[in-house]
Amino acid sequence: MQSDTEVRLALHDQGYRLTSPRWLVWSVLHRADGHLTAEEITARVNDYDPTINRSSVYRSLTLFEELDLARRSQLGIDESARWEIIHPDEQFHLVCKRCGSVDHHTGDVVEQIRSHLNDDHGFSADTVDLVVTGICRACRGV
Amino acid sequence: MQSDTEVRLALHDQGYRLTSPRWLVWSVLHRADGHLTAEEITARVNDYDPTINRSSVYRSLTLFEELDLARRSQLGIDESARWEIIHPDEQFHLVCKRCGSVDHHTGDVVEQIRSHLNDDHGFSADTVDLVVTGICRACRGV
DNA sequence: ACCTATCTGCGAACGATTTGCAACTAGTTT
DNA sequence: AAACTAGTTGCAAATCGTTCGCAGATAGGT
Repeated sequence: MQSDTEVRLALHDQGYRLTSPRWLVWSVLHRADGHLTAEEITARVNDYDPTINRSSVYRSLTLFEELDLARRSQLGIDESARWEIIHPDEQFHLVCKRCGSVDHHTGDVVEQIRSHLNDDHGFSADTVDLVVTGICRACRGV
Repeated sequence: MQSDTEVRLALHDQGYRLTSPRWLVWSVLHRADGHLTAEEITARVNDYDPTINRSSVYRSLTLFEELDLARRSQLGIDESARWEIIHPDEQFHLVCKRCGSVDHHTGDVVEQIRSHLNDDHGFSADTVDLVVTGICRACRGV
C-alpha cells in the first residue's frame, strides 16, 4: 500500500476518521491477502503498536464491514470468523481439509446460482455464501 | 413419528443408547421441520420434561451430527448454529432477509459446483455449504 | 434382579466478541 | 495557532453460545 487516501476517503465520506488503529488494521489486512482471524490481526497490529487494544481491532473490522471495505466469513462451523479485504471478483472459498489452505475462487457459478434462483424460484439473491471443503489439487497429487 | 426404531437402531449400531433426552431432541427436530437453535430445541424439550439439561441437548445434537442423522448450519454470520434432521435431497438454504423464512432448496447446483471444481480445478469437494440470503418470492410479490 | 459401560444433571469454565465509560484525539472552527 | 467537540480509544467487565469435569443415575445385555 502506498498511500492512505483510499481508506481515508471511504471513511470520511461517512463521517468517520482515519485513526492509527484503523490504519494498522487496514494495512495488515492488505498485506496478509485475507483470511485472518481477529486474534491474528490483533497480533500483527500489536507488532507495530502494542498499545492497540483487541476491542479497537474488532471495532475497526466491524466498521470496514459496514462500509463494504472488508468481509467477514465463517469458514468452518466451529472456527472463529476470518476477515479479508473485499475483492469484487473473488466469489467463494475453497478450504482444503488436509493442508488447511484457503483459496479464493472466481467463477461464474455464483452468477449461475443467482439467476437460477431468480428465474426458476422467484428468489432475489442478495448475498451468496459458498464455502466448499475438500482436498485441493496439491494434496491430491501426493 | 410413530416409532423409535429408526434412531434406536442407528444409535445401537455404534454402541450408543436411546435415552429420554436423545429421544425428545430427536422428536422435536422431526416435528419442527428443521432450523432450530439449540436454545429453541431445549425449550421445546423442556415442555415435555423440564429436568432435561441444556448440555444434554447439546450432546445429543453433536451425537446426531456425528452419526449423520442431523446437520448443523450457520445461517447468519452472527447467529448461533441451527439444527435440522438430514434429508439427503435438501441441499442448500435460502434465507429471506425480509420475512426471516428459511427454506431448503433442492437442485442440481450443488452437483454442478462439485463437478466443475473437480474437472476444472482438481479440487475434490467434500462438503458444499451454500447459504443464499435475499428476498423470497412471497415478499417480492407484495 | 444384577451389572457396568454409557449417560445424565449440575455448575463452572470457556473463548470469541461486545459493551460502558472516562480519557483522548482528529480535524473543523474560531 | 489554540480551542473545540464529535468521534474514538483503551480498559476491564459483561455477554452469549457452547463445552467440560465429575459424581450419581440408567439402559439394556446377562
